[in-house]
Amino acid sequence: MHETDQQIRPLRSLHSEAVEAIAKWLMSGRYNVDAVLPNEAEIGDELGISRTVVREAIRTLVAKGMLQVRRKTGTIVRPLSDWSLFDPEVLAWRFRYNRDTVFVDDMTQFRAAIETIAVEICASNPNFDCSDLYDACDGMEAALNGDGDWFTADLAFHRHLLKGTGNQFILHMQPMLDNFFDAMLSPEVLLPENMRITLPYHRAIADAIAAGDPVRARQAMLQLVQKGREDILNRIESIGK
Amino acid sequence: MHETDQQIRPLRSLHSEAVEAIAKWLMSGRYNVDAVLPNEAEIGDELGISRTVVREAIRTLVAKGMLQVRRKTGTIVRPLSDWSLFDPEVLAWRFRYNRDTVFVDDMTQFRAAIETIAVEICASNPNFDCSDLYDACDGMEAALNGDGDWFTADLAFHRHLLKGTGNQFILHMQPMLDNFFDAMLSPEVLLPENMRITLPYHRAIADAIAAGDPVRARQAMLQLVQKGREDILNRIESIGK
DNA sequence: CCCAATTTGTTCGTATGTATG
DNA sequence: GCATACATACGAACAAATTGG
Repeated sequence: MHETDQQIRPLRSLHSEAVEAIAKWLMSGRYNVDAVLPNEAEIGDELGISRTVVREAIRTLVAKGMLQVRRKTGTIVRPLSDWSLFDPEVLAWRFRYNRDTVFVDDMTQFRAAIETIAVEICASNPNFDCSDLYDACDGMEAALNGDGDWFTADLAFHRHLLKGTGNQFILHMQPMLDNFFDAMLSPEVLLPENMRITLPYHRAIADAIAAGDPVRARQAMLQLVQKGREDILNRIESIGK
Repeated sequence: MHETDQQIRPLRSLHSEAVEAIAKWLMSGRYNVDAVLPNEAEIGDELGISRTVVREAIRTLVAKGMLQVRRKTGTIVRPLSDWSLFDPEVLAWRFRYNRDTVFVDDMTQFRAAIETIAVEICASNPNFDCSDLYDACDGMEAALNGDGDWFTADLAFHRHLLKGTGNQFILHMQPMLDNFFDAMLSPEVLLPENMRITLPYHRAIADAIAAGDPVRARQAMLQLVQKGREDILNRIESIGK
């Protein structure tokens, strides 16, 4: 039986609740790599769900590379390197429950690399439409003047870059970009002075792409990325961790 | 009931067989994007398995972003953009059942980008150990002289580069690299003359990294990548597809 | 080598919930 | 509001594989 304290409506299925609960166990370190989870019946008892639901939840996490099941042995926690690191759920869980320094550093470096590549590809593509890019820049400028949201316009700019590559693997980085922006562009980093500095960088990127100059586009993106990295470092330093 | 013609032993579980079967449906185009699969009972009948196994298989594919389940409506096929494109199984399925041109092109471009980034990072890391790289080069040279396997040494070289970055997201590209090498470095491409040309490129990369010169390392990798791209194009042209 | 215990694998029957028309 | 067609969820039972004595 399922007992919820306030069951106005079952907002989410037992399945997703179970997946979330077990995922949280892994994030929180209750079970580390190579650790063996309780057997299916025991997990069911703890979560107050049937064995069927437990099994399906485990299948979900196995599919994401987080768990492995062996007969007789039970369910084992896989190392982080086997997880589906670009999976939207995995990303969200890590941001929410286990946002360590290495995770943030690696992602900062990686997304910088991807975006650098993206502008090169966009600039090399004669069919690329820059108008969305300039629209986003205008949106940022408007936000500086108190009209509209900077975050939205900034994110739109970077999304257009990924889309512009037309490469399915680069496009696949979108959830990562979204999570990154959402988590990293907090008010402490998004100071008006920072915005005023990065806006021309954004425009320089758009101009270089419009001119079909991959080298200049790449250099402009490197500047933007460098600035963003500094801001994050300053922020971490000022906050203390 | 499960009926196998030659069941010496149950090589694989019903679960993985069901996952594979349904995945193949999607790869082969039997069900396209937004198509609705038969209901659980019907799938079970067709595959000769119980509804429980069907449900667990579907959970696995939902976790990989390939399917979506809605009450009353049933099971729907998700667009390719939602699939876990770096998942080892998804990669293997696509290579095996649905290796279209766009897939290969996008991957060629993407892996080139990743490896270019990787050498830059390795060259910028003073602690990076180049000996593995040179060992791999020696292995390639030995293979040219009939001693050992070129493929193994070549793959080892590129694996070391990914590892050398120490970045979890770049390291996560390893399954993609493995599949790519396995599928693309077929005997038609791996002509001795091609090997003789690329060996010095590999050495140039190793030298640049050893010298701690990211710019030179990047340029050397671009040369190697360019050469590899030409070989694949020539091969496709000569084969006709 | 076999036996026994443990755990997942698999099936079936039944009941509930929920969106659609 | 009602019937329908699905997925959702439960519980009991047995099969199969692996481990350790």
